[in-house]
Amino acid sequence: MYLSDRPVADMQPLACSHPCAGCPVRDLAVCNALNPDELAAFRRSGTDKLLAPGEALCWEGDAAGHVFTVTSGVLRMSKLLHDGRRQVTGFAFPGDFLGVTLEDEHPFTVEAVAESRLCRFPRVRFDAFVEAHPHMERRLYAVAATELSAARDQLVLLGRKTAVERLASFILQMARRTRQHPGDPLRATLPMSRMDIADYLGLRIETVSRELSALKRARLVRMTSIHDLIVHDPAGLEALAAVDR
Amino acid sequence: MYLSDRPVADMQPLACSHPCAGCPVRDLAVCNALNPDELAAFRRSGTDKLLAPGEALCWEGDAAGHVFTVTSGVLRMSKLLHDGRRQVTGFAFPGDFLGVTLEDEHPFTVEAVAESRLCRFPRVRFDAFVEAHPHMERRLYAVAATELSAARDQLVLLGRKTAVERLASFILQMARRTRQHPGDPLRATLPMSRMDIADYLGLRIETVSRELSALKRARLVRMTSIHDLIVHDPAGLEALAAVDR
DNA sequence: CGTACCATTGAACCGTTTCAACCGGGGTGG
DNA sequence: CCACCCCGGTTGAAACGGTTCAATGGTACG
Repeated sequence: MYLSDRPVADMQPLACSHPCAGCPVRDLAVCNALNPDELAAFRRSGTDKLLAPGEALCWEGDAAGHVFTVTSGVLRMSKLLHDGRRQVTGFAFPGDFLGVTLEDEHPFTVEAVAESRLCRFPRVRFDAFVEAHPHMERRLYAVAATELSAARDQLVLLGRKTAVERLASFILQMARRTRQHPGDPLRATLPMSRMDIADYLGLRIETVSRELSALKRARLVRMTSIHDLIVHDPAGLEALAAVDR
Repeated sequence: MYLSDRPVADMQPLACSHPCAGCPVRDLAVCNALNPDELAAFRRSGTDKLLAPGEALCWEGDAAGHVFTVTSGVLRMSKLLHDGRRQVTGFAFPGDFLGVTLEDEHPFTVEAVAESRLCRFPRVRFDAFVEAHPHMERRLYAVAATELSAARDQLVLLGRKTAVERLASFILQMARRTRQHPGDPLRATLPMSRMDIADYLGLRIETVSRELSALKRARLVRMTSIHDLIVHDPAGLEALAAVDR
């Protein structure tokens, strides 16, 4: 689910006193399906939630009493096998919605990668709200369909791509979510640890490190810091990423 | 998406002349969100589609002009990498809906594993119908959420499970979709080829064959034919499948 | 300035793949 | 009618990509 994939918002101006007036992701979030009055009513049922780095929002299997909208930061979603093997199923960025499930349990653990802020809604209130606003339902379906498409791409990555291909794909994916400055070379921010990347790509941390070094050695990318890099050769990286068809 | 996971239908009796009266999957399909009159109106916009084994319904990247409901048979969904590596993203069984996407291109190739029958609807008619029937929208969301949950389980399988674990998980998954006879031992039908299984599990055909032989040798399963097996030790297989948490 | 933690690098190992041979059932044609 | 072939599946042996184990490096923080 990339920023560029999201439908452009049909935003209407909000009065300054409106509780969502200052929301940094108002034009991205599920909420943008609502008009100002609906939004105000909805917002009243939500509360702010701040998470420190590493802090958990919820655990896989917990009662899913709330849904969330990310307003700032980065989070990771993950599932565990009984013996501790972990699969990171995705990362959530500002504007992303957490709560697409029919189950009454959280389908995965959600933890903050960096300090994060969320808008939290009781699920019962949220469901009632969706019930009352059909265009909200449509928006929710759109979120689910977009996530599904991303999940299927990840299936191809995990099932059929080699280590370099996985890493190249990941860097390009992160670049798409990183704010670019016109005229500047392509940049990617990887706010998560190597461990998180490894568990997302179905690799070990050592392999991520090694293949990243290989990309550096091949002058395809250059690290500017541990969490930031420049893509010197986007076309070359794209070729390595082994995109489909 | 398992049979047992699907919400139980709120079925209303249909007149014998109703076009959906004989539909074998009426209680499973997205259509079950509709009342008889709505259903009749909807059905009029759909046509039957019969596929021979191996025949393609659509190709990844094709214009997505239609949506489908499977009424009989089995199909496989798959995505290709440029060099021919294939990932099977799922199998579709009677009652399953094909068409959860926002893109105007088919997100994957769909081919018949065995002779299959589908109910085919022009996407524009379908969308208009959904627009006019909010409970249909909800049903569609439910389908997407269920598929998403299955896809995330498959991410764990592909990212973190070993070959035996993948095969054990797959057999149990197929057993859940196979009609069981009370009192009889657990059975699983694998209607697809070893190649399809391999491409679904992110393995090679030889590995599938070898690990299946290992399960036979360990007396966990017994093949009754190339496409059918008995699970002698469901608990043992479950343990091998390395389910989460 | 020391320590702790994450990341990187190196070397040996191992699970899955690759390559190759073989098996067996179903269909075809001599 | 049966020999042959074709094709999907199985089995074996060697190769390889990624993991595992171990040591080193680097940086943030007390």
